[in-house]
Amino acid sequence: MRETDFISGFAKGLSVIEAFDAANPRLSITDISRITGLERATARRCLLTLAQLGYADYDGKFFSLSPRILRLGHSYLTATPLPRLLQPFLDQLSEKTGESASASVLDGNEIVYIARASHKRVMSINLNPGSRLPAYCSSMGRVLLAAMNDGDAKSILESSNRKANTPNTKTTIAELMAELQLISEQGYAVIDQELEIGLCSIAIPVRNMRGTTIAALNVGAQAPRVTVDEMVTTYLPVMQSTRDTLAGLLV
Amino acid sequence: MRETDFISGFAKGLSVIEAFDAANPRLSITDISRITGLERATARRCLLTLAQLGYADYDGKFFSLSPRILRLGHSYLTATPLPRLLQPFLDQLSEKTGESASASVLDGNEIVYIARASHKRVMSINLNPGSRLPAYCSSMGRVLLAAMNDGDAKSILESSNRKANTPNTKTTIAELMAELQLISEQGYAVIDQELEIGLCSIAIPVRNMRGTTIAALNVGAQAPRVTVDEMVTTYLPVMQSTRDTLAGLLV
DNA sequence: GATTTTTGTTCGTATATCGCACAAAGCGTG
DNA sequence: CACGCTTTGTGCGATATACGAACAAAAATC
Repeated sequence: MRETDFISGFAKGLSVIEAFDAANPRLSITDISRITGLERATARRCLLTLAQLGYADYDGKFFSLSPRILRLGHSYLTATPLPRLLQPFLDQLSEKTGESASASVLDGNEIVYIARASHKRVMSINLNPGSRLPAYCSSMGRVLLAAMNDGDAKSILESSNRKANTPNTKTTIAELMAELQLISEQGYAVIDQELEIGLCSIAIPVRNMRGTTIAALNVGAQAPRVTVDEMVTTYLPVMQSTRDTLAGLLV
Repeated sequence: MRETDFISGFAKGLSVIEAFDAANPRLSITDISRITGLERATARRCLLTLAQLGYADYDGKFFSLSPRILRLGHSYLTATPLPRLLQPFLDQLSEKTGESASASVLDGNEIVYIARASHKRVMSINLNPGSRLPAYCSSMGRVLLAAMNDGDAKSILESSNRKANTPNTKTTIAELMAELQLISEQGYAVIDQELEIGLCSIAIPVRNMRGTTIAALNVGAQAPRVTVDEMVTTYLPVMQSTRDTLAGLLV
């Protein structure tokens, strides 16, 4: 690819969109400039462009994203066959287990939820397609990492901010690599309150016909109500049968 | 705003992202050029930029969006206080009514779901934050249109592709404007299988402290199981009480 | 209320992007 | 395998954009 095949104005604009988050819902031109590292003049031009296109609102002082931004993410969810294919299976799975069922893929060192059937809220945070969690401490993240070669998995773990969310959280590379090895052998991952106290989950890989892992699916449950052993004995078989039904549909 | 305050490269890039949808999950350079109306060379540069940034995958022939795209839409959901504020109330509402509860805002002639507590699937399509429905034939859309002045509402209706999804669907401007008037007077909107056979829903406006309607919230139910009258007598009071609890939290 | 600091806007210029035209590479078809 | 036909890649002049600094306008501080 040549130098001129990259539109830096586009890249800068995208970084401006990503500058908005929970901590910074309303941003001034200077704020954006600080966060993105763009010149104030450039940041302003990006923001005015977003506002003009209806992707952002501007009250003369602060910019905020408008719901039209959701079109962009939604393009992915509707354009990608996998989320739409998985959804009905997750609905079934959630029904059979009485718990929330989700599917996700990897993006960098995070997992991204691409489909979900939520049964009842068990987590403090609300999860939706598009939501992200660190891969190192989530059941689906571990399944997806375990499917990679050791070198790649290790470098993702190293690039992660491996903080101990709970006393249970595994944080060292050694612990995590051993865990990935185990997951790879047994074919599933179990998280026992490593992300949040009270939250357990179990995940398995979803493979296409060539055997490549293309996603993970999981079931989450409340810790005091369900033990890790119960998850393996009761949920795992249902999940595996769901996956087997799926398997034929995947390219 | 001056001419030079608009970055056309950015705008073009965004239109490229939106070119992907369910019918076109994988697109070549020429496809994109056709859909967006951009020059092939420009379309190519946009796509290569997306690929280079990790927002798209490229197999040498076709481009497809990558899950990283979801970051963009998610920026809105996490950065905007309203969705996060509404979510727990929708959870409660869904629990109390035993049905799915949602909140949405208007974007052009569509409503955009910004939060949702789904109970069990009643619709053929799966709804999530970011999902869109035409405003003219959805309960929340009608509530949001009824909150606008007549001229604006009318022009949105006129710009809509008002197709009859079912025999019940109101499609003429006259019918719809009369319906908006009624909704405005009674303070709620009821849809009886106008979007999909078997689907009923009821919606009310959510207003901020200045009295401006900033969103709509609704409860959906299955038609044979629940009648329109039952929705008004049983769900409406619960919804109104949810909204009243909310009201104090809205700026 | 003056001064300092911060923020927003404008402007000329260096530079990167655009769109066109052309070249190259696939892709079926006969 | 040569032939159109379609799609993709590239070079170049014209044009639009980004940069940095300077200027203007608010806030903030004293």
